[in-house]
Amino acid sequence: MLRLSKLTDYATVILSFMARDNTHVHAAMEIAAITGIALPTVSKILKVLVNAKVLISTRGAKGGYALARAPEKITVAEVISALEGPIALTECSISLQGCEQAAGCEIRGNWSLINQTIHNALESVTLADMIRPVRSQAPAWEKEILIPVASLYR
Amino acid sequence: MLRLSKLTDYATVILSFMARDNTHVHAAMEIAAITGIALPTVSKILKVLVNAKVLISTRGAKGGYALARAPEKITVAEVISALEGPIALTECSISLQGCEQAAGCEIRGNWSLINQTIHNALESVTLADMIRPVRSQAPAWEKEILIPVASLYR
DNA sequence: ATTAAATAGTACTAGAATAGTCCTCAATTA
DNA sequence: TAATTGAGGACTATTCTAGTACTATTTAAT
Ligand code: FES
Ligand code: FES
Repeated sequence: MLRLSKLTDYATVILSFMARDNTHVHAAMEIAAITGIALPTVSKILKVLVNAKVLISTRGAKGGYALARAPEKITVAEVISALEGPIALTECSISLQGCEQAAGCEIRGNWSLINQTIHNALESVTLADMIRPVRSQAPAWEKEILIPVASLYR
Repeated sequence: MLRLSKLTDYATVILSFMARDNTHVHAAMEIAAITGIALPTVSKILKVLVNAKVLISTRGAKGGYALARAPEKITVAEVISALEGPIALTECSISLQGCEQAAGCEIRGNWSLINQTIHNALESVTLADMIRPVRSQAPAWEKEILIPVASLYR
């Protein structure tokens, strides 16, 4: 299904809330209450995001979490790879170990191109974009999207 | 990790072999032998691909599998969704059931844009592209990729 | 100093999804 | 009719994910 994990989905919900109210730190409990996600789960996600340098934490009473950078500087790609590891469609994109085909595999390079493309797409969207309301009926949507990988071949 | 399942990876390996030798039908056993994937697994994948109308099968002695269309007409997106179901990063892209946030969720629409972008990327690559050798040092690669989603906002 | 509030880190459990195998039935060819 | 090959489904084992719990550490307020 090529899907993100639930935790990643939660993370974007949490982060967009934080991006909207970026004036003070938020305690894990507060975030849990507002988003409706269970506290231990919220807590887990926040810790991961701190490690990934997406958030900054302050310990102790009155402590909490805040965005490490402006929402414009935090990309969706970062968030995803924080929670799920590197963005790599196939095993071989990460390491060639474990791929029996590796030796004579012609298609590996092509996967990595596709991978790049998706990565670029995800990197071009920031938290600031995510909290913006979607334009209804994006005009000429179909035409705005350049067919990306194929152009390298044709 | 935003990764494809192993079975999908196998499927592309199998299909690219079949695309390279598209002159006659291939029995499951033959494919297993050549690709090195275990027969029952190959068999399972082939059946799924037949159901998805990517392959056509012939039963009986001298039977086997063949591409349903020319390699140029089979997209990577098709193959992926055959094996993993619809391409949808988040649950909400498929059904809104099961998403607690649905009511006041601002970010849903944005995910679906991102999703579209990825889908388009995958649809633009065909089997024929996959079996072509990668151009070494794709020229001006960085510039060829249009920043896709963000352009809708900015 | 003491206490309370908050995160850090890690370990664990239960459940779900994936990968892989096997068996029986149907169709085609020789 | 016998041999070959796919169709379809059931089943198992393993891995991954989601969620929870517990202890230690840090800071602020009293
Ligand atoms: S290198 Fe892994 S499938 Fe080709
Ligand atoms: S609708 Fe599901 S996260 Fe917004």
